[in-house]
Amino acid sequence: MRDIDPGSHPERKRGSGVKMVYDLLRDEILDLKLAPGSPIDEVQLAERFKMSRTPIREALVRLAGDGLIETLPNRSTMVSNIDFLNLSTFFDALVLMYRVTTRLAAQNHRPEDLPSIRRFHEDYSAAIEARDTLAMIATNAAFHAAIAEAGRNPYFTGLFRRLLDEGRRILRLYYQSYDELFPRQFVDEHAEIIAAIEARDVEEADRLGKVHAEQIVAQVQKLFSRNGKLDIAL
Amino acid sequence: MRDIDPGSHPERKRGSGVKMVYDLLRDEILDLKLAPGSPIDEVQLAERFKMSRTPIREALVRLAGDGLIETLPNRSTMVSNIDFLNLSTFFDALVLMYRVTTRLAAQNHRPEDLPSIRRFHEDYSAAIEARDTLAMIATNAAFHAAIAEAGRNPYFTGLFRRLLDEGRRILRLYYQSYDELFPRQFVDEHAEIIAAIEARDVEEADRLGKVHAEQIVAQVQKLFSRNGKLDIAL
DNA sequence: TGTGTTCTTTTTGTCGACAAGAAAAATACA
DNA sequence: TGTATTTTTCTTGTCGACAAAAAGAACACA
Repeated sequence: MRDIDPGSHPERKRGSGVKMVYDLLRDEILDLKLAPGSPIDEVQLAERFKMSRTPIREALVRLAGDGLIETLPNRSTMVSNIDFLNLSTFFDALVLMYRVTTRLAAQNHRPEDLPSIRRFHEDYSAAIEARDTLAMIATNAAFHAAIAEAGRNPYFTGLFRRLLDEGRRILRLYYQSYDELFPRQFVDEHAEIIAAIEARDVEEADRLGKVHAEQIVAQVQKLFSRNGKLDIAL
Repeated sequence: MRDIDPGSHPERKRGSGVKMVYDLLRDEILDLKLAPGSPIDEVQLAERFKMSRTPIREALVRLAGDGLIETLPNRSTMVSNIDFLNLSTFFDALVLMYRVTTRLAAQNHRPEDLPSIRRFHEDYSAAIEARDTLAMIATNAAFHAAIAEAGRNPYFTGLFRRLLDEGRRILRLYYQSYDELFPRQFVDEHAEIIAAIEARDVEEADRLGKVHAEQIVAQVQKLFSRNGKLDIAL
């Protein structure tokens, strides 16, 4: 026989709390719902999620490991700033990882990888139709992350995910002022990339990845030059 | 006026505990003093370091973020295994990062970067003279990490450090059975690399980085084929 | 008014204790 | 003896409370 205690309301499984807090804060940071530099209060989060500070703290430690928040010892913890001064290093890494992951996907993908890649491709297309900026950014990142997974090199995938994350924040920043920036052209390029991967045309995949990446970088840099004030704004 | 409580013995500054545990465990894992797959007990560590489980736990979360340990929910946590089946993905990433970081160092280094690079170069040379295996592995990694720093791309540096860490474990494994493996030749190659960086010869640095990396990979792979049993041994 | 010092407040870091889960041990039963 | 079930044990995940740092407020004094 088993006694049931109706008094206590855990309401959630033991260990799911950390992941929930981590995922939610992560999304809020990447969607700029939490502005770079804004403070993070443990007690406040504990109240919000109705749990003690311990699991909150663990989620924060993990976010710090991802570089999404920064902790000053004994003092406040805050959302990491976007480093506008070193954007070129970010672009360098991004372009290389676009190339490498697309190339490896053409080389190493398995048939079962393609459906999920295609699905994100369609999601991205739908987001553009719907003019849903946040969805566009997120599905674009998911599309390329799926390609990277098909490449089956966890080291590259790890770095690439991190770069795509940072890219989400940067793109979100510019989309606030400019609309219709991701042209439909990107949808076609995505289709070309899928075709090259499926055909296992490694060199073509590499080339397309490079072109695609450089086009995105050029877009963002163009916006940069249009209103150079932005790097001071945040 | 201030009362002094002679009873409590903190014996260490507030917040230094986590870093100490993290650094120590990290070194023990990378030097294979903690074997891959061996269990990690929080309570045991708490006793060993004379602190509560909370800071121990934080250090473990960070190590898990680095991929050095793995945690099964509600169950044990253990030192990450070395993935011998996917060594080729590791080598792919390692070679590319050797190339990229050396190339960027030739491009972006500042005069003040060279002294520390040279120092690690000498340390490495001294470690070979002294036949100190652990020191050879560690200083070699430090040498290339310093070059990567001079390249000034934190994204590449981050991935490269992770790869060099993993490399420390793999090399340590082979050095247990084979001596005099890192030939003196590597010292000369390091010197060539330094020269190319200092001359800002980007293409040459790239080429040397690639050759150097592929030589190391070939060495390890040769050992692999000699005694193919090792991948089952651990 | 300006400056240096002491108190107060706020937030983090650490602790000991307890409860939930899962494996291991013990037990019941055929 | 072999298998299913209960009990025990052991480890982790979570909690509430307290202590240490650092910032800010209040105060003294020139």
